Amino acid sequence: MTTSIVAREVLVPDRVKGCCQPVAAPLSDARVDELSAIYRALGDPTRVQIVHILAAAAEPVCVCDFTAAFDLGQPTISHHLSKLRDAGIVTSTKRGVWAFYKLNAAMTSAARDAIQLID
Amino acid sequence: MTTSIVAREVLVPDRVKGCCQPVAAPLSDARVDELSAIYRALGDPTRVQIVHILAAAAEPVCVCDFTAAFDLGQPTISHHLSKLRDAGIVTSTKRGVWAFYKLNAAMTSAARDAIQLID
DNA sequence: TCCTCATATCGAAGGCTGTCGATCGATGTC
DNA sequence: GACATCGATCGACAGCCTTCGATATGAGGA
Repeated sequence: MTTSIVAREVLVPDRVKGCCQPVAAPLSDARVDELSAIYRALGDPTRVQIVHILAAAAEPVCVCDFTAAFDLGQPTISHHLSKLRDAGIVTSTKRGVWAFYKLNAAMTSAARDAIQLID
Repeated sequence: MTTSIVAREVLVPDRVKGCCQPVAAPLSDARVDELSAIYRALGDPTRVQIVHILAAAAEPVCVCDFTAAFDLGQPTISHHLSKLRDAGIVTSTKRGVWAFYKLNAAMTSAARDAIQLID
């Protein structure tokens, strides 16, 4: 998962071979992992659609609405929701037998920016 | 790849079971596929780092700089670059023996927005 | 012409992902 | 207390993804 960049002196080889340029300092492993994890969580059509529905909803959405909206089995919907929850993009609460999901109000700013393309 | 949403009358079941809410109309399959493809292209730490380097570079970057910067084999770097190229995020040109990559000036606005989190 | 070097492509191995059917735990209803 | 329902979890399977070593391609130099 981490990126394992080699040491700085190799990174900027001072045009040793006539073609190479200095290159920007890499992002920190933590930042790169944070960003790629957010992108990966959104890299599935069903999850993009789920985020779209949640972004448009005034209130938390019941899981049963998702299972009705998609042509997928209930365990698959549950799987996608838990991926989004693991990525910190949504949160869930239980009311009686039902589980309701909404966008995480405490989302990282990176996640908030990332989902803003989804109208 | 496409999302296969069921018909609208199932999508808005009018609180049949006492828990369900109307839900936003789904995004079009084309839009969902476009967005999830962009996210998927960025859902890997190495590719995030590559985009970061390209975003910071004043000029196109030689492939040899990437193979020097990452602790990965040359075919693997080539693979990541071609994924970014397939997603329309980067373009490549050859000068002599070397290949140079830069951010695609004609990127879709969705792609441009998506990579803007990568400082 | 032959060799070297940079890059792309191929084929394979291993791990991760999306999907399903079956099951389980919890909650509400009769 | 028995039963039904919702949602999470488990186990399995197929497909994709990342990575590698080996090889092909193609340009420059001796």
